[in-house]
Amino acid sequence: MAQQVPLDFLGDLRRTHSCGALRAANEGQRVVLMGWVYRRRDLGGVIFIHLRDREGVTQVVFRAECDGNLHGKAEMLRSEYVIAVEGLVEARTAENINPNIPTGEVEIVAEKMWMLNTSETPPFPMEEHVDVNEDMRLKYRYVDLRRPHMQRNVMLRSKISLEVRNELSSQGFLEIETPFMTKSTPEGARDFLVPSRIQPGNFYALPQSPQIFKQLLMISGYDKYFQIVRCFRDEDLRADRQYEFTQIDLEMSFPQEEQIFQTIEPLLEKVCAAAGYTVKAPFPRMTYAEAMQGYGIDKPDLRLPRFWPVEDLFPADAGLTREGLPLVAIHIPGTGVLSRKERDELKDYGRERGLTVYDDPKRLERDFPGVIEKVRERTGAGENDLLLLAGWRDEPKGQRPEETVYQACGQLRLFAGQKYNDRHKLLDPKDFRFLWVLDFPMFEWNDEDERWVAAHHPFTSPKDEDLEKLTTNPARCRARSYDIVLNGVELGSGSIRIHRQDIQSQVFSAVGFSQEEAQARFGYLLDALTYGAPPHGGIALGLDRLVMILAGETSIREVIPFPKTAKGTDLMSEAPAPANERQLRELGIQLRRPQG
RNA sequence: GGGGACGUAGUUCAGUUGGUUAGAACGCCGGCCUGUCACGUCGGAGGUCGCGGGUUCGAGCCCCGUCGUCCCCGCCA
Repeated sequence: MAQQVPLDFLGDLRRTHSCGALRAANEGQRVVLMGWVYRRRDLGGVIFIHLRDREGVTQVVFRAECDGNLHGKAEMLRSEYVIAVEGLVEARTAENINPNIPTGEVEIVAEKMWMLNTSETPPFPMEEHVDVNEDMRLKYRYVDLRRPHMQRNVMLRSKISLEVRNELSSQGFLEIETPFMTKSTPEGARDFLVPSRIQPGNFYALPQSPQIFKQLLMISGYDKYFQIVRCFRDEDLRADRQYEFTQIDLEMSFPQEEQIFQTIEPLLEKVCAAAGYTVKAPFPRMTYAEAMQGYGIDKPDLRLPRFWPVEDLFPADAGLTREGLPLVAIHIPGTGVLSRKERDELKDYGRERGLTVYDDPKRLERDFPGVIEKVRERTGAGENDLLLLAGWRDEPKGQRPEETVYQACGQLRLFAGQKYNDRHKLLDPKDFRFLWVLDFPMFEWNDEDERWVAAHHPFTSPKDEDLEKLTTNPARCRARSYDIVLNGVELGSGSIRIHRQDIQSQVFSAVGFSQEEAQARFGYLLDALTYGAPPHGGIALGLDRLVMILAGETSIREVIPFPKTAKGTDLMSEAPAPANERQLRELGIQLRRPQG
């Protein structure tokens, strides 16, 4: 228990400044500060405390010689006590200036102090330099959020949201809300369901995104909509995935892709500027096919160089890869000479993914004289760089077999890049490399269900010239979709939508919905498309991921005030929790007991 | 659903081949200290070694199970 300390009332006392505001220019002013006791240094006759609020830290000094009663009261102060202090701003002498804090030129000589509240000893240190296990931080999140590190992240998030609203509003976008209690959509992620009390047995679903509603808003004539909106997906959690996450969602009428890019690029310029970084539009662009052929992934990290197909440089019968499949040269700069063990690790990693990895260019040079020189020329790999060749070992796999090879090579490239990042600083987190990826395929093959599923979502328009491939060759049908990628992270995803009912029906049927099914699931959208739906399209950016990267974090939990654990638990409130019998009865729900 | 890492004082960690009374730092409590700013100094308290079972003369350490946190795969239209 905290010691018994007589508390004071706040009354009509007001702050004059924040704890981060005072400078030498304020010398001599009478001020009132309020905040938390960050650190206390009791030197006997004089007590220093650092008083903290979200704006910063200011030193307050209590001198016994000036006021014995006040000094005695200050002796009771402990970490995280909440106090108000009135006193005079005094300039510190040159040797006493603290260069580590912005208010370090001054201190407050306390004349009055109000003890507003005590605090238990915090469950973990408030200091920034101390790492604490995440479960402790989440259990006492209200304390963790008080630490300067989290306060910076939360404030940065607010700043970025404000910047988004300002920029989009100034571009003529309207902020419009859409419902959270809506209808379950098939495909996509698992929905969170909300039972209806008035209609037992019926359920609302929380939106995985406001997709259909924003399309309906376009049909309703609200050109240029945006929303900073919570989305819900019941899938397993990760460092960059939570059940609830926030999208910067927008949609416009009559756009070409170009207009979406021209909306987002200045937005991201402004957002980065708000975080203190300069990025320059236009961002580079590449097609999905180029991304796969150069990086083996649809979200290339441009901080590492691309890989290159090089099978054409070798004799046709070289046998380094399966016939008809690519041989890939992977180049990681500046790694220097790797040990036997390190190279074996790379080979093993590739082998587990179906690749045969050739890690020794000299040996290949012996078997195929002159070829490595050409490979180095194509890749730009120097003598001090890592150069790996990778071919496919097994039977060709998948509907787009060359893609399977590129994907494995892409994983190997990232594995190697990240592995040597620490040593060689290949991946600077403050080197922001935005990228547009265009022309995704319309469909991906789902092995489990043995059918095509929409790669983006089933409202994405096929490219005009690929329209007939919807039925004839779905594997090669391209979509008018685009992703914005930042340093290997998918930041956002969008598309030009289908605005014609006939095409929408074709797409539903391509992903295996019967007419009746499509009507039951999306009848209202199909109907709406018949009432004058304009061409429209948009995009949604993951706000959590954006803030995460700009804050230099590697988990979105660091930029979400109250996140859940990997098992979906809130360690503070202990949600989820059982519903009581009365709640269940009202909802008409009977629990199915686990077997046994 | 699968793989991996971790769990010891309030916190962060160490703990040898299985062997005496489980340690350190920070924090906390008390004393001293009038210029500190991660104050200093002297002293003190603080442990269900996540939980349950097993092996053993003996378990923080070995085995089985279980719970929790983190990372990855699957999953994420």
